[in-house]
Amino acid sequence: MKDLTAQQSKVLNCIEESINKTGFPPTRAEICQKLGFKSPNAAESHLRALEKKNIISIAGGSSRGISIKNKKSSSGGSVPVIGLVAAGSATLASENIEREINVDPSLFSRNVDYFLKVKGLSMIEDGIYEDDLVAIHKTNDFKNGDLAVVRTEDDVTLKYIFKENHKLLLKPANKDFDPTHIDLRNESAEVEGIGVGLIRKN
Amino acid sequence: MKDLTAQQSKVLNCIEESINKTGFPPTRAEICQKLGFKSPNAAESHLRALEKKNIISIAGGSSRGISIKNKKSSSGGSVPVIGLVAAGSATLASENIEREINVDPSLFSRNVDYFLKVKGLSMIEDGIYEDDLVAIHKTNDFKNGDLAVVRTEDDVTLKYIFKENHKLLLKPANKDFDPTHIDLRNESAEVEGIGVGLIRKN
DNA sequence: TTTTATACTGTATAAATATATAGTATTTTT
DNA sequence: AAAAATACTATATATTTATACAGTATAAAA
Repeated sequence: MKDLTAQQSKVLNCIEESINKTGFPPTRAEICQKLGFKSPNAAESHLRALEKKNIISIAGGSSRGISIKNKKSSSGGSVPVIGLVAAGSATLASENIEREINVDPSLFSRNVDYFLKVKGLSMIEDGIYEDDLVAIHKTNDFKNGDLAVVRTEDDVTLKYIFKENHKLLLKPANKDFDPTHIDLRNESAEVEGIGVGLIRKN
Repeated sequence: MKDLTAQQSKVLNCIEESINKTGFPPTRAEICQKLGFKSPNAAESHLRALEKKNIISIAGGSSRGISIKNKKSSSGGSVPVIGLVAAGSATLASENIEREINVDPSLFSRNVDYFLKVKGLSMIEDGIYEDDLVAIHKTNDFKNGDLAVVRTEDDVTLKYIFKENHKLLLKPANKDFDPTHIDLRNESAEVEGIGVGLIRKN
């Protein structure tokens, strides 16, 4: 994220203050008044700059249409949400982070390092649906039957994992999907973490 | 606090939804559009009624100047977990509170007033399992098909709700369970809130 | 029974507001 | 050295929006 200039920070603060104090965002004129500008365009251009830097979004054609993006509200640990996009990706690299959410650490049995946004229906029979956020505890240690985030040579998936000698079985919870068999002598596979919980938004 | 009428609840929900979704309150026209009113004064008078009941405050002379009062705002809201024990119980009465957990208010689309710990398997086909925590937004307003917490004369249940005239249908998501039909002319039933999300611990 | 509250439609308008355009000047980046 | 971003003033205006006024109708409270 690019840095904000001193003036842009002031404008952002002004927006936050307005929302906290009144419950709704300020108008251009109100920003000008608070910061001592004499032209509405002073506020306007700062807002556009903040929008360009992806700090706020501006709803066109509506009054007070300012909203602050990815506003994280203190307290509990902030945990990133990672979208399981397509093959080859999905790490904590910042470009994969969709947002950050605050969770009570005591919510889940183990420490949650990130949330994985589920794509596809491979786990649907066990109540894990598309767009659910699965809480992942980063570890390469697992027990047979654990729900695991596994990185193979060409993919990253969320499946039940079973290991026997040099054979790895990745089992979905959907009879329309076939299990994946991996022979560790020929192919590489790495457990990135195990699922310790789930959050769903309706 | 005085009770809200059905329409007033709808308007209040509409405001909450707008703030959660867009980041700012709705205009009169937007309320009308969402609730199907044809006159801006329909929204206006409901807003004035809500203001009179001290639920919201309206900033005179400013657009979108609606704010919801007593909102336990921002920072890690502590939300109680309620066990759906047996018949007749389940309210926010302290003896029912199992624990409190901190949740990011932005996590769910609507404000979460409490979590309901699920007992039984009646919603299992839609991925709601025993001991899951269903995030409940307190309201008596609902749409057909919403997941609702319904208090009947002798029970409190979590089911899909459908209303047609004086008939209420409470539909589970498990073919081993029968839907409940309630004739509101003979029996009483009250919607306590609707499910807006879910948390599961493995 | 009269008043008050609820629940709207319909019309109108002053005021609030976003937003474009035209400038000027400084700083930063390329 | 040129271009782009920053940081404004100043003016104008179409559109958004709150809000008042005039009705109709029903249900609840005094």
